[in-house]
Amino acid sequence: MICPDDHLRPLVLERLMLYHRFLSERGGRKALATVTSGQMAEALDVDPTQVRKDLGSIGLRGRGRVGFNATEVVNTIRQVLGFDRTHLAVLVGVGHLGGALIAYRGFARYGLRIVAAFDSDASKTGQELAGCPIRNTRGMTAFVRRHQIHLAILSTPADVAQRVADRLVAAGVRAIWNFAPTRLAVPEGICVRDEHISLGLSQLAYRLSD
Amino acid sequence: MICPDDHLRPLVLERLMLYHRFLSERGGRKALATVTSGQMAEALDVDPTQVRKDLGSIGLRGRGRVGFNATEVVNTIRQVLGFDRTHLAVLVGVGHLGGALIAYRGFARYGLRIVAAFDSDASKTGQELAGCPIRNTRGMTAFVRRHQIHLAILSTPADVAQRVADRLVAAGVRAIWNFAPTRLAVPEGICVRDEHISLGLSQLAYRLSD
DNA sequence: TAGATTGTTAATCGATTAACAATC
DNA sequence: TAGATTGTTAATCGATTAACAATC
Repeated sequence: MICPDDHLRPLVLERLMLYHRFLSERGGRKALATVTSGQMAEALDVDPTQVRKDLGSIGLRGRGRVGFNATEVVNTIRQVLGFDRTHLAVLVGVGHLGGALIAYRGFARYGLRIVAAFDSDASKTGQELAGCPIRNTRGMTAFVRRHQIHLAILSTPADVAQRVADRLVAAGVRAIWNFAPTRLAVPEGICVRDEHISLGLSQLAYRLSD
Repeated sequence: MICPDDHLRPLVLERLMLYHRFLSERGGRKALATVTSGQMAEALDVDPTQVRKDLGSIGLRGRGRVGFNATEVVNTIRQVLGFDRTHLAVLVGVGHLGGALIAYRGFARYGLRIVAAFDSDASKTGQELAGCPIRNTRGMTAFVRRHQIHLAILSTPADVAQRVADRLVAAGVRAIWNFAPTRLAVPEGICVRDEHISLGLSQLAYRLSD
């Protein structure tokens, strides 16, 4: 068993992802065999103690005066976060943002595979986008059930997001990646991650208005 | 002067934005003249005390047994966050995501106006996207300087993001909305907001892998 | 008035950082 | 060995929540 702790906190998970990215995508730099918490900390603007704690929480041990085995760190994080598995997903709402998410090739390395997209606009359905078929929303529930999809990406307008989420959950979806600018009410046990892009503007506009 | 506190923390700013959205976009619901901290708290899954503290921190006072004046709350948040001003911005990197950001009409209500987009791909430059001209990156620095642009949206590939950011800062940009999956090094005083969409996957994949 | 709601102070909780002996 | 780096415990910091008198 890889994961000694029962439950890793969201902030820890995000930092693990940053460590993973830093170690696996070191463009230009030499791919070193070992890496110290200090090196990771400086590159990612995190406290070195934090790095050691995070790695320790998933069972990784470093060596004094040497540091951590870089490939071991990458592989363990991959396993703990579940990137070594394939996560089948559907996407609902093929607007500009939905299309961008479908076309983005970077998700594949995390095991995410969008197998179908759904939209209520008949002029879009029947086509393909980056190899992903766009279907009519009518068939969504049946598709999700038949293929046992557990993850849905929601990029619909805000006013229909809740209704779509309800149908997805009823069809067996257990996690929703929500790009619609609204809060979703879901049953206990369903995982929702909000990606409310506009929130970023609060900081930027505030800082620019000084 | 509207803002009594010198400095509002990022988490407070995000919640203020949620309150603002809730009160200004209440689709279906009656637009009530007053709203209580309890109503906002329940709708947004925040503690009622938190709501009162946040509103109090920007000078808003409620009335016992009544609550807060809804339009006063909306207007004050708009002013404090700077949504009543126009923020001119450039966008760099017109890929799928960049295009989606240009086309998204929801930013206008926060005062954001993308006046030009830049890309190094000659097949894209010269065109328009949703009324926004796409120009060659060569002219970026001059454009930013000439129009005194203070905000830049970065949606380039990760490997060129730092170079682009350096040029933008040199040209006078003071805030960067970074959608490139990489950390940017910027001088003191420059505000960077990272919108690393992939980070959301850490939570979703982890939860699906139980 | 009675009682729902506020504003504020105190307590709790969790996350971050500092200190330092143990390790290689 | 000497000293850089680790793992862990303690201290600090900030954010959230609870308690409650004041208000309308």
